[in-house]
Amino acid sequence: MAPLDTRTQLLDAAERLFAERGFRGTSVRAITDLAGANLAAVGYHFGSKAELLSAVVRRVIEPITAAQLAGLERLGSEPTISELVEAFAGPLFDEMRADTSRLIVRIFGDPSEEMRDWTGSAEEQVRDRYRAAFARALPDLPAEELWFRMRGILAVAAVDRVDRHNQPCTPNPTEPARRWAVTFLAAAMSAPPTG
Amino acid sequence: MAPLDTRTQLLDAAERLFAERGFRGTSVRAITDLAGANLAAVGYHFGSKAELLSAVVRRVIEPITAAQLAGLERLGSEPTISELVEAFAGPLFDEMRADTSRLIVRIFGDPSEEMRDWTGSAEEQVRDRYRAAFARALPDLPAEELWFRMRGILAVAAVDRVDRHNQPCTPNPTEPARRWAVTFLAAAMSAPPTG
DNA sequence: GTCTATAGAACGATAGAC
DNA sequence: GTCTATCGTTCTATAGAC
Repeated sequence: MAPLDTRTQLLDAAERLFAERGFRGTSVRAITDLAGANLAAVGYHFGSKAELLSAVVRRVIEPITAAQLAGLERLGSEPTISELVEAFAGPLFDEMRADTSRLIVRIFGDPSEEMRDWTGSAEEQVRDRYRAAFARALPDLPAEELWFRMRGILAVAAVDRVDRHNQPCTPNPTEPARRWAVTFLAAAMSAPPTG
Repeated sequence: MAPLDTRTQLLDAAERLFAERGFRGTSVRAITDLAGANLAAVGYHFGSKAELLSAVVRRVIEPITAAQLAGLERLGSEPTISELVEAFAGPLFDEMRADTSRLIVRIFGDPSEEMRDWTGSAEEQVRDRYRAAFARALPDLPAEELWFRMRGILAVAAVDRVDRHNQPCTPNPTEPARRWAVTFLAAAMSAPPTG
């Protein structure tokens, strides 16, 4: 029962509060209180509130991109659309608690400096590799429309987990939403080009 | 060139700033400055900053739900999936500037009191009527999965308009995204049940 | 590493003159 | 309806003792 180190407690508290109340709606005091730490601890461990946010986002995104990359490498050389959707969207359900998806949606909708400061080059690379794989599987689809559709995958996976209940933190029960999403998105990706 | 009344100027300024910077990230001072009004004008015309937000959201949502309802009533008694998608998702493109969709995404992701205070019973009714119409067109789809898919429509329509460029306020050029969305979503809605 | 104390700035709201 | 002036609160960041 040894308590986690202060740094981790701060990350946990901040992840939860940033998701629930947003960055500007969360005070450093609320974070340190929930973490059982002192007000000055954020400054000591992270430098500023904004850098704490960056650390939180990186910690959330990292396992997702890692799982997406591993899933892509596990596929054969000519994967089906459904397999690609499963490998790309699945980790958004498996590696992210439902309450954390709120944080992702908030980042989506926020163009401000602090929310974009976590320099995610890793998930840009993953996205580009999936884009290339989808392009091979859908040779007739123009690049722009493909890009639209990939952003549709992210939108459905992120937003559809947010509202169901307002508070609970169930990690991953059987999660029918995950299977519904794959059905929904595989059909959507397989549609013929709009032309 | 008569200037609009202060109330409207405040609504315009608040709509833009709430979308760009969020509710908590926008000060009353920033709104009144942009509107060319006095700091006290928000209190006089709306009572408080939170009630100004409610008025902004109602003004954004109203034409969307009205167009969705009109579109539904224009359809025959046995519409196709594609027609239903067009009627439901189309107004999200036609009646909403791309920069305003940011505000919708922020509301999606924010469970706080102020962001839910605009008592939207009108768009709940519209949603329920579309849900019934989709249920008739998709008799084998369980109600829960149908609900998941309808939230998918909202997710794609709202999120997919946010990121393309960061700033511009182009109202509606030819907007290929609208047609891509209907293709994408009609295929997704038509998928057989996950079972 | 952890704490107290506080500086310094910004905020929402409102009273009251015009 | 519009304005000025200001109250009381809350915020982040940090200096400095332990």
